[in-house]
Amino acid sequence: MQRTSFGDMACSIARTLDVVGEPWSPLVLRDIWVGMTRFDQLQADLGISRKVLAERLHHLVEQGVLERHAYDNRPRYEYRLTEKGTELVDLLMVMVGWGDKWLAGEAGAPVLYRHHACGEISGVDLRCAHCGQPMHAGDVDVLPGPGAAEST
Amino acid sequence: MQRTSFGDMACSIARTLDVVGEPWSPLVLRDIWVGMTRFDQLQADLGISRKVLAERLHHLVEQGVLERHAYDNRPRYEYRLTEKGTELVDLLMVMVGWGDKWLAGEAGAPVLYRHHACGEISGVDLRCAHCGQPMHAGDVDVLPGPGAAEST
DNA sequence: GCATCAGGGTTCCCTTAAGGAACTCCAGTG
DNA sequence: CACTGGAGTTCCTTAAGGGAACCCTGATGC
Repeated sequence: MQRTSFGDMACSIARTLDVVGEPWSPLVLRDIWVGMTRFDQLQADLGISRKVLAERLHHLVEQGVLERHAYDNRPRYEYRLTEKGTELVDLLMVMVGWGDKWLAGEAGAPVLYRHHACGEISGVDLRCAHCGQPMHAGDVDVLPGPGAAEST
Repeated sequence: MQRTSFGDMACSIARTLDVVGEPWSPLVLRDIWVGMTRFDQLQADLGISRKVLAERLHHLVEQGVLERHAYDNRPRYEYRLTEKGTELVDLLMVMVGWGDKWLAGEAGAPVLYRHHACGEISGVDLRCAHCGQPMHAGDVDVLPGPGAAEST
């Protein structure tokens, strides 16, 4: 299928997709986040092909999103989120928010999140890191940054 | 390649991936968001195959994320974000934040965002929709919700 | 001391999706 | 009346996902 690599584009979205944009990768992260850290667990829970799972785990480890740890004298390993990977979970939480709102239908959200700070069932909201006001699609101007294109 | 459909899983991440998880889809949304709304523009900017672009646009329109509008008497069309699609841009902004932090390297962010409310160059930050405090991977408990699995 | 087991992967073949170039269709315009 | 430009289709090739079977390794059972 000779898929185009997005990593070379001068775009943080494309680069992020290069790390976790492949099919299954976000779901693998989700499972590891909620404590399903082992190969067979992941395979059984997701129903992913073992071949593809092995590829994804390799790639995610290579990208520094996961770490592979032995947990036994036998050759047994579990996968853990690195700091880089943990911050990717933000992305998952936003996906959950959107999916809950637009795709969950009658049945409602499959999963709920209780926020430690306030103890309430809640979801994420995007705020400006500078002023704390809401920050969504229409609230920003897009400007070229220091790492902007010039690609030939 | 008979890809597994994620849409049936009781997981908002999987369902969201079913809508915008295919290769190129987030980049198509990004381009449309910043004003590249026409087929040939998208094709030229992304370097995507026309065939795949046509497929993606169709799918995104079908999912209610984009709308196809005639902009001429001739058969000319442009694509626009619906409300559903506009809210997906939140996801893109979070991807940008992560990519800027972890993947941009020396050169720095390719693109900057100026927040209308405060006029500053800034990025998004995830907050609890209820109490307004930061809400990240470690700040929540995950609980089964009303639409939880029971799949068979 | 040999067979079994379980976790964690490979290997193999098949099918299908992505790439890419060429082709089509359609309404103006020169 | 040919040409142009936008917006797709068609067709072929190649590589990636699915899936089942196989392998390796260090316990554990008998």
